Amino acid sequence: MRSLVGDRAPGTPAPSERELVDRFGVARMTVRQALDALVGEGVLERHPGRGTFVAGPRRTPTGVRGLTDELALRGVVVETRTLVAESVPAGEAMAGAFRVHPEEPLVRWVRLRVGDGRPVCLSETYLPAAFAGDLLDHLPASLYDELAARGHRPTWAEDAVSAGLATDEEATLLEVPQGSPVLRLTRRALDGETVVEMSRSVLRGEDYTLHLQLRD
Amino acid sequence: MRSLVGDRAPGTPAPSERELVDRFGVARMTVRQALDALVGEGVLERHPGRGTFVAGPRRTPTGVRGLTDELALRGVVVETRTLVAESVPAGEAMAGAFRVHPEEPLVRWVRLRVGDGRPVCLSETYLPAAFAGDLLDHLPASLYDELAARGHRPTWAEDAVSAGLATDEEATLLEVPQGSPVLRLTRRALDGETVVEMSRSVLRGEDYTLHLQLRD
DNA sequence: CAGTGGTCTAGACCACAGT
DNA sequence: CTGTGGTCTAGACCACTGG
Repeated sequence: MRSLVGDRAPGTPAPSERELVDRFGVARMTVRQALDALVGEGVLERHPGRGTFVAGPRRTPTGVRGLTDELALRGVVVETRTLVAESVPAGEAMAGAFRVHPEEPLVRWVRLRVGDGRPVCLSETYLPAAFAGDLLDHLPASLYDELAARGHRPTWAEDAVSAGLATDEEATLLEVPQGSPVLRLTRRALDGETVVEMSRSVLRGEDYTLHLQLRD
Repeated sequence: MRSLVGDRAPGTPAPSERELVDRFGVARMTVRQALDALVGEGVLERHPGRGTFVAGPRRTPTGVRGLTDELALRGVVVETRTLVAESVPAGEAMAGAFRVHPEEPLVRWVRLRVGDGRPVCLSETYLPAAFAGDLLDHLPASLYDELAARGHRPTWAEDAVSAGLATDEEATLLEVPQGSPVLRLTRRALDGETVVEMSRSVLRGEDYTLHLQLRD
């Protein structure tokens, strides 16, 4: 069915509902349901009294992506330097966030992301050992891809963004002068009701820009 | 129809489809379409083989809101001090953004937002004079409410966020020490295909946190 | 005007939950 | 097993669009 609109130019009319009824020998309600799905996906647009047409490219709001994917989208090749990768007890704060016991182990992963040869982001990520324990054995290039592969792709994230000044350590790692402005980003990422990631990131403030698309 | 689920607790079962058929004397397809709409709105959840239930509160991604609304959501009372409100020629850059002639007039509105008595944000907003020209006569408390009232509620926005250091002028207006970290936010807001707002904002970086909810 | 999508009827069979 | 939602048929009338 999807083949009927495969890569056609936006505005191209789709076959009418009654024509599809004849062509496939099904009821019109069935055709409508199939078309409804495509309309829901933004593939088609209905125009009452005129017809159904191939929709233009849809604007999609910023989704839940890791920095690696985010930068890759902009054509930046990202290299990751792992500074720390260990298993640590959750502790009070993280235990609350992950809703586990404070003694429960978490994976802690401190990374420096380098884009096009320059340090861009310093991040500290916590993951539940329950499904990320063996991550320490072979660290993935993209955390979000790896989570997805394990059936825990984050579908929801809450970010808090503020500006600050680089500490001495941050300045050294990010290779910026002390006191340079940085973006501080803390994230809580969920898959359904389970928290799959908590992270704190520090980004070069003047060079890196966070791009957001918002709908409605 | 919506009355059937009016403010019931999440998890409460809705009447079965066949029961609604009897009660309203309509076909089941009709009932399903009505229920489909409510499911689409996130009011109901279907559970095949079990029934249809009142859905829990839905997580909604960050939408297109002005700073006034944004802060109001967090209980901060915002006062706006207008520094400049004038009509100016678009100029090259803005003409491109708004897709108008460089000589076309735009409304330029420079505001200082004060939340709970402290300056929070300095913003420079450009609007098409076509539907915002008379805005200069009586400036609204909430720009987005006013745009909505004029049938130009922004449904799409693209933000770029970065960190920087306050210039002398910014520091003075925001009442922070010179060289303080600030969040710089530039926004392009659209209603459909028409650009309704371009703005540049500077926010106190250490005190103000941008909160984002991302889906999928 | 003829053709379109929007909506509706009154049935039907299926896969799946819970008992 | 019964009841649920998921899907389907083969018609029907409406409001709207374009020529």
